[in-house]
Amino acid sequence: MIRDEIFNLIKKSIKILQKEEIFSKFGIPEIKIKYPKEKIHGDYSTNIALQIGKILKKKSMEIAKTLGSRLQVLGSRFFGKVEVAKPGFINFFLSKEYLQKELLEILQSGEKFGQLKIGKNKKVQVEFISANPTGPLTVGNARGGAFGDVLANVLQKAGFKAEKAYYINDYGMQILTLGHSVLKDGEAKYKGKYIDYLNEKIKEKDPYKAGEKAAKIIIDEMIKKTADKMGIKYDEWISETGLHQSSAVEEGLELLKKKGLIYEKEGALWFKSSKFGDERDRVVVKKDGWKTYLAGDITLHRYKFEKKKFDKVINIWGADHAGDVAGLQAGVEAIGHKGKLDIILLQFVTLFEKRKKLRMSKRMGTFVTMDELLDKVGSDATRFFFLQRSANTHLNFNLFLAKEQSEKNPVYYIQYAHARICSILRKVSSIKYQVSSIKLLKHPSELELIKQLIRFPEIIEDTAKDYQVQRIPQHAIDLATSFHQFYRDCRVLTEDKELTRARLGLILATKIVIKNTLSLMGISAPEKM
RNA sequence: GCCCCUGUAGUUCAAUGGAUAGAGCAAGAGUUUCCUAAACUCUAGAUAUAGGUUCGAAUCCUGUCAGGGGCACCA
Repeated sequence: MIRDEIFNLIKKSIKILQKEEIFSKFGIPEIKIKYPKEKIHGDYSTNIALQIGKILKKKSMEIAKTLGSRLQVLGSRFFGKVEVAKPGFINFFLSKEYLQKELLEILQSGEKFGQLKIGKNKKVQVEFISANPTGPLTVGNARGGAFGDVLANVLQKAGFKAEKAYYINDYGMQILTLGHSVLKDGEAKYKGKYIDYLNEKIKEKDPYKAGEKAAKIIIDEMIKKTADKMGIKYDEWISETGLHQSSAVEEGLELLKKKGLIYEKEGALWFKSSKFGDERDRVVVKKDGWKTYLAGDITLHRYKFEKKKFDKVINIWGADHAGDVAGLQAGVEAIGHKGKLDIILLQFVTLFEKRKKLRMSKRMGTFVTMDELLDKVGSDATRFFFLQRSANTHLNFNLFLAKEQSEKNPVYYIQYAHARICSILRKVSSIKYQVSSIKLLKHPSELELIKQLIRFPEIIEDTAKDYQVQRIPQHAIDLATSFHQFYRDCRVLTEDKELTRARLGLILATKIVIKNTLSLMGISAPEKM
């Protein structure tokens, strides 16, 4: 990746300049390399001279000039030019020879382009959706589904062994409540058609057992099917009841007891989570003998880290569980796996109907199902819609406008670029791109397109590090834009055979990357539209 | 009351402390004898508010206002 090359060049240049005593000794600050917003500021840019200026208390502009000219020399095989700008930025402009060379790399790598090794084959699990099995998945769950699925895909691409998991909370009070609802007795709370269906189907009289049966049906006949409809393939479905039936939860509690982290108060057993930064201690066994959700969750994570040997676990939770983060993190630390768990909170999807805000609630029956959304706008548009938003966005969703908006979803813009390429390729089955012709690519639109292509691995790397998945659709749009502009400016099929061969190479590489990025997002890449 | 998240264009959202704050949709104007016009080009339009830190703040800190979510021996 060119960004790594620039990084190393900067480091090397500073060290040389220090050795030559042109710069005095100092610890090198963090080297940040970014994509400038304006093209006149180059393809990559760094503010390192501004930082050094601060440390040395010298003029940043002077440092930038000294460093810049050294980088120009050392990086001549990458850069057309290196410029220094205003307060002390150093701007890098990639040479067309370098871009042409990189294009050939993409063509050689094919589908493997963008496959990184930064994960070093470490095992990671992403757990997402994990909605209670008390009803169908909702629109809010679709957000978690898109986010988690794509994050796991990205980690895979970055070189982790990434797995996807759904934790089924089929134990505890909500199962009892579900049972009562199914039996339609005095303590019923959930309502809806699916409850009517379960009521007819389940003959069990004991409310808890009825609830367990109902949960199983909900998972098998509703949740799994909906996830499937969205193209999510889980590696593992873990049952909370399963954990309780084995002795795993008991063993987990025993372990905490041995460490002196469990005490009794008012008939219940408490875990001293406050010892690990939690604001209060948490109950793990209630006075009625039932274990709490946290007891099961700590056990679950022991299973993930010790039995399944995950080096890292990432949980995608709804913002309503923000208050539980500290408790679980304390538990994970207590069992000796500090730092291996990341929890990402997704802010809520607020449902609007016309102008009115609706609180989504299974109990109130005021929710829109994920199925309904998928049937109405399709998986591709649904995924893209949610992926574009960062985890912290409180997003507003208007089902009333969903259909209309989905027809204008940018996902089609990207798919259209792919279809256009396929359309050209269908016409030229006999002609192939040629390595020697690639040097003919020098039109600004051609070079701009290559620049977008080579960013792809960098986008993967950044996203695998900070989990900001909205970067993927963002880049896909930028890439499609560059392609559509190229399409306007440069005809692929012309009388000039050499140029045709060169441009075929370019669109083939573009096809590879677009298909790659769409597949990362779990979105189809149609050949015709 | 305490804790978490948010406030950016008419609207839905972007923007690792950087340079002239970007897109889509909506609004207005244009582009096709030529590989798919689901495209391209142009116009208009925004950092809630008051301070502070910094060479530089949408971004960091404090206050105010507004919104979402928590504060269980529910999960």
